[in-house]
Amino acid sequence: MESTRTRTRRATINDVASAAGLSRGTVSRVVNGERYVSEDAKLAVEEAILRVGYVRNSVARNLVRQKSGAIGLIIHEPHSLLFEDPNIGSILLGANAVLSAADYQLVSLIIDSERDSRRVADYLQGGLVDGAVIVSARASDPIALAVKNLGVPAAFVGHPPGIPDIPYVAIDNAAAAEAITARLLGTGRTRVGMIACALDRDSGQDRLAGFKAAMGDLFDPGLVVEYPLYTYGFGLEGMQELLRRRPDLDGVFAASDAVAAGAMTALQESGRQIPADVGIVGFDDSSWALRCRPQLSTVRQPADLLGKRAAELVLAQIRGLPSPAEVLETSVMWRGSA
Amino acid sequence: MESTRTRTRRATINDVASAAGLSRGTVSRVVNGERYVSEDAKLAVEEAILRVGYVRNSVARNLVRQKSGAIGLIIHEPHSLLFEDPNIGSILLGANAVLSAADYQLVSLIIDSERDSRRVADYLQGGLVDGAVIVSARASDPIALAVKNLGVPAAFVGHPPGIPDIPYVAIDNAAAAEAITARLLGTGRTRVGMIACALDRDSGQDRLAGFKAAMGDLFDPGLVVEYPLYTYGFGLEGMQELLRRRPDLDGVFAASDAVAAGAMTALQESGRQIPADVGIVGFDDSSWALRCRPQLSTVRQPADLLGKRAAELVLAQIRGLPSPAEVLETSVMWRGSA
DNA sequence: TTGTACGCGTTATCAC
DNA sequence: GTGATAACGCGTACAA
Repeated sequence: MESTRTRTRRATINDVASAAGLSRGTVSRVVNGERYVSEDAKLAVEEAILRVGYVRNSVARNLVRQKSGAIGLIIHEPHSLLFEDPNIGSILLGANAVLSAADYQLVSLIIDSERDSRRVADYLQGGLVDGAVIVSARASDPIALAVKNLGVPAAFVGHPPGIPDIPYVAIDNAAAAEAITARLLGTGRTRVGMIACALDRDSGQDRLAGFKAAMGDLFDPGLVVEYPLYTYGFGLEGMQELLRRRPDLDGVFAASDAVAAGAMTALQESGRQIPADVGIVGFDDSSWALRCRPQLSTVRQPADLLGKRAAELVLAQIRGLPSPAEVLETSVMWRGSA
Repeated sequence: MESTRTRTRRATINDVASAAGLSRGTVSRVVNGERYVSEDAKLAVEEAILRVGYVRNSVARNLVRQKSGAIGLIIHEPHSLLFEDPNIGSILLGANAVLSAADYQLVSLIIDSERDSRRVADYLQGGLVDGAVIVSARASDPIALAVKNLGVPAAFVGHPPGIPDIPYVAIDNAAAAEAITARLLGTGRTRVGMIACALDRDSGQDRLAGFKAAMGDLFDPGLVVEYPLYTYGFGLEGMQELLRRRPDLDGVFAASDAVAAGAMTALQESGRQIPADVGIVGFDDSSWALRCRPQLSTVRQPADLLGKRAAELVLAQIRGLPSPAEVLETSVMWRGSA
């Protein structure tokens, strides 16, 4: 019955050592693949490891090494990010790719409540990760401030307004919005509106600003409708509202592809032809763009690069290298919708 | 210059103790909110904590407590899961909600390469998590086996074929597919095909099986096209192929809503009316379903519940309770597409 | 090349 | 109520 008493205890290095008739030090060396171990010792240890079923305790290892080999990725506002943002998947995979290559483990943490927020902050502070990338922090995000005050190496995807001196990687939403609006105007439209979304985020603000800049004298505040989220539903609703205000509208800039898709549905249900009657452009070049009929003219943003560069920024800080903020290039994808 | 020498060292409990003129034990007690601490001591400790800037080292804490308070969620095949599966977001949030309520930290781990696979396995084995939920393991998944052999409390979302005695939570894909196909047949269709996908997964296999069962004598193997992924693109392609094979087709079961959306595009481009000429049904009741014109009749599956129950299954194991496999109910959402 | 001993920062169990 | 002290499992100088 004694054997059952110890059935749950995990084997430690000590167990391996005595099973192999060697010392802990030697076992540790072969486990970590270090030099200065005789072939005999190595074989004996490996055999003993198998025999006692040893697996390394990373917690103890991390404690003594004073590092975890993990990088946290914080998903804030998970509802809009997970359900409406077409980029999050690419960001995750991009970050994972560079971290994996550097032998770091990416761990994604969701903040979906105040409780989550505290727990995640503890997680980051507790030494469980060596750094963090924060996705989609909005203005004066409490987690953003926490991370900054804590001194954990971190980088933001997107530029959180109001938090100075924080490394980030972003695109120039304003410039991109201005570029595609200008292109739309270039097709001869004069009465163009915008379906603006997420004005509490830098992306939303900047896209609107870019639109204004491109419109110049043509800008009419009455032709801008505002919604909280980048969704298909708000695109549909926004377009209907715009048509109500200005039936002879001949162009529209939707703040995202999903929004544009909703707007196209509204346009088509109202009997209008795209792009003959009204031209429409979006933002993201997500999978929505190719599904529309006609296909959507939009702004392409390098989502996977956002993740990659953010991860690189964190690694740079860990290594004591400079980690300057970075603005990635976007490009206009011109297709049939305008 | 001495002050700069120590600038990076974190404050420990010892630092707090000496700053407060008390012992480590007392400091530990107030940090953990235990009883048997005098009001004076509590105040002194709290002041000292602020003064020296102490934050708890969770790694050391986890080592002595022999648990981490974290549950891993493994995202396998991240490309199809993050880009094509409408359910992953709900699963994540569902799992996070129940774990958060139980004061556990959900950490999501992506496996996107052989290297990732090994690193994640180490992560799970190393004591960094107390349990794991695995999403979308396919047949004889190496990670699935690893988890099982390792003895970490775990639960699967979806039923991995070929791995016995593993707790899982799933839906009955076959029964649901049979139900909605039967409903489609009930509208008087006789020449109905299927766009089947992901036959290397249990979901793909079972949906096809359910379709067959419902069709009975009407089943024609020539009216089933097969594709690797549940995507819009394959839906488009599959529908075109089906129409080529059988121009007078009057019904189709698409293996997912995204597939159905693609198929509807193909149908409409071919000049056919939905549902007059051909009726179509999908699977998932994802956001696709309401975006289609007409709206899609489909199978609703409780994605958030999948995440919740899986998390509960893991917690049950940690607490030594039974964790029986569970099959969740689905329902048919009947709308305008058939 | 191998073994020894100490330290990583906490918590838990004792006496006091 | 409080303060020593022994774990927790591992890495690593240092000695041998």
